[in-house]
Amino acid sequence: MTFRIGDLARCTRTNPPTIRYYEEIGLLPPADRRDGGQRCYGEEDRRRLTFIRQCREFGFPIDQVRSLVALTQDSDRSCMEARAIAVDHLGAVRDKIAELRKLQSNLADFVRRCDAACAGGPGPDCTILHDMAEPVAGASRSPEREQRQ
Amino acid sequence: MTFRIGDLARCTRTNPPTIRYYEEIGLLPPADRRDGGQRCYGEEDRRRLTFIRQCREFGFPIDQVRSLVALTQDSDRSCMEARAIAVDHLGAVRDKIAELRKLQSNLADFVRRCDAACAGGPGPDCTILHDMAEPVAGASRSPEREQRQ
DNA sequence: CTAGTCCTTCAAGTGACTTTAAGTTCAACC
DNA sequence: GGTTGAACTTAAAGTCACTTGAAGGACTAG
Repeated sequence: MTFRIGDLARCTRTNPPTIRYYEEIGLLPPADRRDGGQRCYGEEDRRRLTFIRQCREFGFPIDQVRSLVALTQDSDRSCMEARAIAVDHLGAVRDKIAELRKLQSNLADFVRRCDAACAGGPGPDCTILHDMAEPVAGASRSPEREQRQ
Repeated sequence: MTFRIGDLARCTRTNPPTIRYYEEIGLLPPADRRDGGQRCYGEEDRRRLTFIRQCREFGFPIDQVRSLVALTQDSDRSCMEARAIAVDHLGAVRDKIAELRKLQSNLADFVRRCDAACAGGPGPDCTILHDMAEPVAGASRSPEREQRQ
């Protein structure tokens, strides 16, 4: 009928401390307690936490999850507002992917240059790490002045 | 000749507190001080911090940056070991990209379903948020415990 | 000398939890 | 009834890589 925090954790793929944390920050309502003081949960709690975990797997930050949870309480307004939050987040995800792709190619380039410089064995001629200590264009310490040692 | 923390911050695109933080955790050596106690830096510091920032922009965590900085001190071993660290990190970046792509398509799907359900205006029939509170396959609360990551 | 900017240290805050410590409750077995 | 041992309780601290804030000292231009 009702179940304990460990059961709820298992069926929502959460950990008990996370559930207590969600309660602490008000993402979950204060749980009912048994005689001994242990938390007990029901179907409604399971549904709510499942929803929250889905949102988190979507990468929504806690504050946006809070908004989304609030929207589930108000079915008239929910769909379009949830859509807006999702579209917003989708943009952020796309940006992050673009950023990581650039990073990926920079790293691959680094590895290629290592291969070219050292050709399969350690070589004291490798200057790649050295190059990385050179200043990047656009950073200077006094306005309109650029100096190189 | 020598410059102050704000100058160093500008020419490495860092903030002064970040530089002090790096010093505190030992990523930068203790800075020289002027008579009044203010930190002052030279070319070697600029080079080292530039290198560190490049590593950070590559997404290396501080601990790996520490290793990479150490490698720059030992040019015989540096290239292949740095390569190994980079290859390792490259794998992590690729994994992250794959994960985000899946997320992207899930979010796009959510938005599409919103559009299909509500057709341009708010509708009380929207059940998408509701669906997200349904349990996912593979999660149960009974003692059929399975491997957790 | 004064105003304003930069610097100093130390402490706390951020996000989203995880980990640890020390103690309590529960369910099962004998 | 007694004894395990797992699961629970709270509170506090740790994680990562910084950022922000408070309170005060140093430096520079006019």
